Amino acid sequence: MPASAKRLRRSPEEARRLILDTAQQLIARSGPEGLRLQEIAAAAGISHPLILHHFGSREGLVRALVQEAVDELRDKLIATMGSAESSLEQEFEQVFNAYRDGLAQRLAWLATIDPTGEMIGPATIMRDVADSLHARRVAAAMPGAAPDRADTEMLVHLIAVAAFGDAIVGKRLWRSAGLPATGGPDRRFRAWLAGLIREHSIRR
Amino acid sequence: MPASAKRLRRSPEEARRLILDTAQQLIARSGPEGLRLQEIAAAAGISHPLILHHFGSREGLVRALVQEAVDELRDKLIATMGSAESSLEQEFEQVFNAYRDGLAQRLAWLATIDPTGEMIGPATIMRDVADSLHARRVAAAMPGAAPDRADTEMLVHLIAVAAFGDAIVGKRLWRSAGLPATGGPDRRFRAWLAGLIREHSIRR
DNA sequence: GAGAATGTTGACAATAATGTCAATATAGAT
DNA sequence: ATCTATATTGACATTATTGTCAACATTCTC
Repeated sequence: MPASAKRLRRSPEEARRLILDTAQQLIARSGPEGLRLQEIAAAAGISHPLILHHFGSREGLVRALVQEAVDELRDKLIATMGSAESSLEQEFEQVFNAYRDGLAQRLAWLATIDPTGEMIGPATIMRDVADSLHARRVAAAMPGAAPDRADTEMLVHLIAVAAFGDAIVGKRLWRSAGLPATGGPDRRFRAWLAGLIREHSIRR
Repeated sequence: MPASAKRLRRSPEEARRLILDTAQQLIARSGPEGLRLQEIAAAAGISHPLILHHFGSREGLVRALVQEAVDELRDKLIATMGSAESSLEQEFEQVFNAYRDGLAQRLAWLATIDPTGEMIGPATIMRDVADSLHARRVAAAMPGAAPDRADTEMLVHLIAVAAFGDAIVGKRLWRSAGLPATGGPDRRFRAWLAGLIREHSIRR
């Protein structure tokens, strides 16, 4: 009967990673209602007290998930918007892709369980991103026609909120517009937005 | 002891309204984790079986809430984007304001509990909105320089996703940029975006 | 190989959540 | 005023979920 009688003993880091990964998949798939210790344990092939052992409580697990989502978002935004060599279209693809695989779902979940935003620490995500992007814009601008900092901040904000909103409700909206949810409109939208911003950058 | 011995007997419509309103407030305040029949009942001053009586099950209540959020979004978008007489800035304020008072929270919650979007029926929200906006743009355009339909669709999509994303993560992002969450940047952002779109409309 | 440290689990406790049901109360009709 | 329909509720059943704990197993050290 004991087909796998051997019980697996992981390092604490491995165990935490396994639990977090499994929980993230569940959140992305079935939403916060699917975040039960038993379900996570079943999906991860472990027993549910193990989660309590590594995270103390369900609350502790949630905190870890939130922290991870925030860190992931910051890293991806900085990595894409900060890299100096790439076209606007390429960057857009990267930013929008960053929300794939459930990150946007997890952020939406974060937003619902923490409407006031008090769970996330005093991160400086957008300032870091705006810093690096602004440096690029100044370097690329014609001499004497440097874009002002506020404009860059607005730009960063637009890209961030548009990409986020698109990741969550985009497919639904395309469908409700009578268009296919993927393949056509979503890609054309990114190209269109890139064009819009390029026009703006050239103009000023 | 029976201070209010009289028990209140509402019409089914009133009862459903009371329950839905209370549930919406709870969702906006404490997220989907706060959506328990007992809590709703306590907040509404009724007993929890009454909710089951009017909605059949918790699932039925959730469905009603989702439907209501979708309808509300459609109505508000059409009401604002469709009205012919108003400046772009005014419209923006209205669209962004439409997400206030918890509608965005409820939509985010919807997105998390229903990632695939199968709970909402085959609504044609965005097509209706794009229709009315496109008619306005054509009417306002110079003769011979009519904007094409695809451009209007992209525009509608941008406004919808940006306003949605801004409603959910906007405050957080401004804070993480080292700026005050309300009052300054958020209003300036809407004005900036209106300007961006105006440039675009004039250009083509 | 013996032993320590600790990752891991099954069984159990306590609580809470949804759902059922018979009984009660209230508004409207006759 | 009586009757009817049904909105409403208290008590209960059922199930599920978080959390506790002692016992077990595995890896590492000596």
